[in-house]
Amino acid sequence: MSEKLTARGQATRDRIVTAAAQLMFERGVAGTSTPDVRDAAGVSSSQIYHYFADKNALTMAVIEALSTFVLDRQRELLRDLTSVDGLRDWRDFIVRLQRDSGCQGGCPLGSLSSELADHDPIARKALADGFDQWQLTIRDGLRNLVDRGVLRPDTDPEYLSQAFMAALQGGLLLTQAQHSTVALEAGLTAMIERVETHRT
Amino acid sequence: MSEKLTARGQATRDRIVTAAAQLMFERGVAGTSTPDVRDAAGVSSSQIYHYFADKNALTMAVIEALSTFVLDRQRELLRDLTSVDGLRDWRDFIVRLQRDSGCQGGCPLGSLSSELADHDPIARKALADGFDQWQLTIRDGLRNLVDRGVLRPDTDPEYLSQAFMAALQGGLLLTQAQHSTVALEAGLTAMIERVETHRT
DNA sequence: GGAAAAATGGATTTGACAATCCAGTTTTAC
DNA sequence: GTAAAACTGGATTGTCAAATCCATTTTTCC
Repeated sequence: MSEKLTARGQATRDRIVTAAAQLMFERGVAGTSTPDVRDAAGVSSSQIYHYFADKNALTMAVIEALSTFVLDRQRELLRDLTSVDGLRDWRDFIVRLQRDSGCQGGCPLGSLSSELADHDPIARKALADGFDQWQLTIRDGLRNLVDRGVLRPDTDPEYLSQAFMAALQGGLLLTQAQHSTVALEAGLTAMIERVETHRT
Repeated sequence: MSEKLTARGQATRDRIVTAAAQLMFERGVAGTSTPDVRDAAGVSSSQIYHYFADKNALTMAVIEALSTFVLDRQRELLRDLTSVDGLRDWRDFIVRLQRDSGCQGGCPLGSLSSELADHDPIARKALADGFDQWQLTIRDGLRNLVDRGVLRPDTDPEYLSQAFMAALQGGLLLTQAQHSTVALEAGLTAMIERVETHRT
């Protein structure tokens, strides 16, 4: 973990994590073998075990990478939210992303969660942290709307953001299972309508 | 598939499916080996391959079994819905179920979906069918409320039931990841409040 | 009651996977 | 420039899983 890394070493490590993240997202952790990662990253077996203690450690690095990847793409849309229409833009962005990927994959964090949560406590914690950050981003977006007077002061951003997360994750899961964004759109739209009952 | 089954054969087959369903729900499909199933069901290796062509066929039987298991427990609560409070009872039932299981496991269909949807088209279809049935059950419950005059005629049960499914599945996923039913309760409660905007 | 079909037990084969080893090369830092 | 540390390549080992085989027992049904 704390050994020195040369520029080349860092690059190799990054290539491994990137390849592993891609594969684990597509096929799941169990469905991704270290030989798969080795080939995809263009490294040799020993490289993987030079940079990571075992497959578990690699998986944790992948969770880390996927968490920041997912959040970075949304923070801009949710920060500086100035109207309820901003929520609709965010919804449309997510729906488009799913359509563009052929309704496959679902949510990187969601997929790994249902695979790892029950039997890997450390991974579960890391994934829960990812979800927390996501929910806080939504909450702050809603708070923004309250501060700006778009929503009434009796609005509960904490509660509503939790509800948004549920609709979002479920929508993504169902998109993957049904090859259709109907449930995702319905879930997010209904939540937005729920928020609108607090409009000034 | 269509060979004759004696009473004993049927019982053995059932034992295999039940054991496999339990294990696959707990550890995922990839995390469940046929030796695991063999031991849990108390049969020999050849039995499994006597009743199922391969692990894939067994997995399909498990999906079937889990689908009916999940739906049977909810149909009573959603059929004969006479008030919005009935939806709250349904929500409380689901939340209690999750709490009783220590917030583990999530939804059997949801777990299998995120694992299988992307690389097993046949399993994906079977799981999508399970979700469809579930959604239709909710839709019919809402229709019931419209027919009884509890909800206004402009209510769209199809749309709202899709949204319910999203909140439900996401809530179950997050329960598993966060070891807390907060998001599940928030998602379902917000949806119920959304439905209440259609009250007469 | 006896032949055919169904069911069972367990050993066995084949392949893939996680992880290790060791020998060689490149980079760093003094 | 040279020694130590970092990095790389690929062969190798031990384990476990999916699936098959074959020999034996039990049930069915006429």
